[in-house]
Amino acid sequence: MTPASPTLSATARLTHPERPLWPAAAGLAGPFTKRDLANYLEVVAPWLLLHLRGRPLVLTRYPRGITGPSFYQKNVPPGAPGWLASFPDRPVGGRAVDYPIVGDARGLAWLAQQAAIEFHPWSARALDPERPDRAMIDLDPEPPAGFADACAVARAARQLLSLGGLRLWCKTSGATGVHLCLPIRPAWPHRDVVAVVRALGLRLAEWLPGRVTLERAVARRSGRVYVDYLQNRRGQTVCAPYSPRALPGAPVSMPLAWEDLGGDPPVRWHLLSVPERLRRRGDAWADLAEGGRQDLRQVIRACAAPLPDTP
DNA sequence: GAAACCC
DNA sequence: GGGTTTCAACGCGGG
DNA sequence: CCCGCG
Ligand SMILES: [Mn+2]
Ligand SMILES: [Mn+2]
Repeated sequence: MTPASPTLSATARLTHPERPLWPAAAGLAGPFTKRDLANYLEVVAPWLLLHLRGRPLVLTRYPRGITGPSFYQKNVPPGAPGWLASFPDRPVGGRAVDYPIVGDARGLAWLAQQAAIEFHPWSARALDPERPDRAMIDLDPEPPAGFADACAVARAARQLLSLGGLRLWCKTSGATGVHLCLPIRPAWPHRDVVAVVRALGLRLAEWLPGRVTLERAVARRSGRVYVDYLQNRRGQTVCAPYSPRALPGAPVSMPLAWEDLGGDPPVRWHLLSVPERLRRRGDAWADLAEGGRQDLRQVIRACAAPLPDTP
């Protein structure tokens, strides 16, 4: 047998392409196979890679599909291709980790082969790892609060931050929550971002009494929307824009224009529908880079401003 | 999914 | 050779 | 101090 052609990069091979990663689920899109995942990643690559490139990456992998065993992966696994970039992190007093960094379509193909389903990039770049260039505001509704409540809190956050002249971008988490992105000048350490997002959460709780909580303990959240400000700590992450989720129906964390947030349930955005939407309407976060590099301190100003009428 | 580990 | 294990883990809020 | 949490 002749050896594989070196022009067909061995790393692009996809084994078990028909393996169902998302089994059929009643009333939802799918089933979706490993090949579906690879195809999806190939199509959304130009937009997804914008948020992976240069950032340490944490993966969640499901080699036998979302109903099978799973694991997080921080380190570049042994046997990974030599061209894969990485970020060696040796935090003082912590265990050393060598995070993968995916920056091109060939990296995405490798992720599909690895059955890596969820992509969790750092909010800081590897070249400036101590200073995040975005604050992520993770809104987790605690039942009976749901997606609509998270959207309402998201819009309130947008209005509040506008008092400081700040622009905010939104996406579905893919589950029932919402993720907000505040691009900032990378000038403050992670702990400052935590403190500022906490202050924002406290102000939201003031503005929307009984609808917002900062309580860590689930039992004490009592049907409110949890502002998970601690997700901004060093090494903590939320899933990337356009990352698939390991949930029935293969939902995707979907960036949306503010006018569209809440117009559809989160499962509306999945492995098949997102590429079509991107082709027709483009990327709702296309202007994030140009609106970026905002001043984190303006959040404090916004929170000190008089509260508008309750939205 | 793939390697390291163990008998 | 083949079955099994590993693949993150800590800082912190709050009682 | 211990537990829960992500
Ligand atoms: Mn969330
Ligand atoms: Mn969360």
